[in-house]
Amino acid sequence: MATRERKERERADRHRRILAAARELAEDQGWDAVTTRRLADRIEFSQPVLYGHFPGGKDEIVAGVALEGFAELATTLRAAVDDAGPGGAPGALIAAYLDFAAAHPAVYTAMFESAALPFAHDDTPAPLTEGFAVLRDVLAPAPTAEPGRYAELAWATLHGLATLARAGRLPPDGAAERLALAVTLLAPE
Amino acid sequence: MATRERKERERADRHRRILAAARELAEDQGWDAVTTRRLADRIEFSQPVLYGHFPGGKDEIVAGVALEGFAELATTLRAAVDDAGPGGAPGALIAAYLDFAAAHPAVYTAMFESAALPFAHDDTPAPLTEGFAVLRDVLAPAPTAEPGRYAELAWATLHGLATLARAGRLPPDGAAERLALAVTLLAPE
DNA sequence: TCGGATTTCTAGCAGTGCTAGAGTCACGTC
DNA sequence: GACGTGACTCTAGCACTGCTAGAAATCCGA
Repeated sequence: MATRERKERERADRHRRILAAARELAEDQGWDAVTTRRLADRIEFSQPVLYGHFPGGKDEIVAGVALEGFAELATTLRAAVDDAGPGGAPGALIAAYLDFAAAHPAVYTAMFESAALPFAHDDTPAPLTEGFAVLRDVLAPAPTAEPGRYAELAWATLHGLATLARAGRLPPDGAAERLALAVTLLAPE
Repeated sequence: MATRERKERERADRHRRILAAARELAEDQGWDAVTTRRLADRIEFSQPVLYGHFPGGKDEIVAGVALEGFAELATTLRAAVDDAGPGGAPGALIAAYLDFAAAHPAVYTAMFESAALPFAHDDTPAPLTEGFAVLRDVLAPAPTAEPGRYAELAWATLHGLATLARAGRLPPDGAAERLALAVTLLAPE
């Protein structure tokens, strides 16, 4: 009776621990260091157990980390906007986005490079669209054009900044200046 | 005497063929399909020969493809700007950049994700800075701020658009609209 | 034609993702 | 309480990866 519940609890717990181990290992030593053997070691089970939780194998585990990342990003952005005054929302949003990417580079990588998540489709999971919704609400100005298109462009700018910065493609000392410039460009006046 | 020259020619040719094989295979079946064994097969030599040309192994081969890509991108951008009228240069530049990324996704990936090339440093190879120079010359408006910072931001926008589009993160039917919007945003009036 | 140097190949290492089949354990039933 | 059943986990192994040591072959100049 209660055994079934306990087992389900244990199973859910293990599921979380796999994702947490993958994320931790990736942030610590990069995604190359995330191997099924190491993950199995960390959760103290053998390799095949991973496939009971993620039939899609390693790719599905990375996608799981990415999905968590999207949810986290959405709440982070929402919180930043809510905390800022009405005028400061765009700036707070932009800063929060770039901060998130800089603080969790491995998760951000999983979100946009490794994972094959359904995007811009009807069956896109909710967490994947929420972050974008915040962007559209805060950054899209009324007169310009379709707010969706404008938000896509703003998102691309932020994503490009995050990606280039992480890859060491932009001089680090110009970060603050770029942030200010991004605000004036994406949220004028 | 002439033997030495012939050998050097053969060696240079093989060098090119390795890079060409890697690029072709990557564009055809993705970078995952680019293995040292398959490359050796294509050039009709054994694996260790690859390491005679690229001591750094696979990473150095990918970096080689990326370097070629940067040179190609720079000349493509320069040509697009030269062909356009003075007023149309920004639009032509932006379109050419996005076209390049869309036409050679694997090369573009190597340029910005796989390869560990020295960037934003003093010893950055010339091809890596040329493309950026074109961007700065054409897009940076005089009054705004430091032209370098502005060009970085513009580059980030283009890179973000290219990356998100390739990953299927942006609805494909909005591409033209996004292009127009990017032009008005990055090169106003 | 031969000695020596260079080039190239064969064979193998440690590590990867993933899986078949064996083994173990707890459960519900007699 | 003993037993068959089912779910679960592990061991062992596959085919593949990047890479390299040492053997083999090749070519050059004398």
